[in-house]
Amino acid sequence: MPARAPTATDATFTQRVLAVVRSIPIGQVCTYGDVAALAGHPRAHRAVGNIMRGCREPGVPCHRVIGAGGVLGGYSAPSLKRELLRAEGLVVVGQRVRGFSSVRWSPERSRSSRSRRSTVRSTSKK
DNA sequence: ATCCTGACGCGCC
DNA sequence: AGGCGCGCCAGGA
Repeated sequence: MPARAPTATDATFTQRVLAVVRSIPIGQVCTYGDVAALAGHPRAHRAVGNIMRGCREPGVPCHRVIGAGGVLGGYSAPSLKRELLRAEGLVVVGQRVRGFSSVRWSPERSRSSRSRRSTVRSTSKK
């Protein structure tokens, strides 16, 4: 065991990041910065992006990880990402997610499990 | 061990 | 409304 560390599990940063992404429930999204913070490095958002880049394995909804502000950000296929998110009940307009703040996943939110009533106002408002 | 890259974030022009 | 640059971190060559 690794007696090092600041972290309980000595899993490497990548490992933790992947775990966090896997923890993102359907219908919700998370920003790279958030994932990094959840992984223990709020400033490693860049590294997170790099990790996602090589994350092509199932079980890791990398499409649920978007940029800050609700921007899809980069992706092998932006259109694909948009479809995937929409399929999860999210509303994506152009390159942005509608009600991003409402779908933004938080560890505490999952604690309550209550999605706090989606403040989603007519999403179809164009 | 060093250098470079890169699916980011945010401020500024 | 866009586009540009700097700062950040971890992983790979």
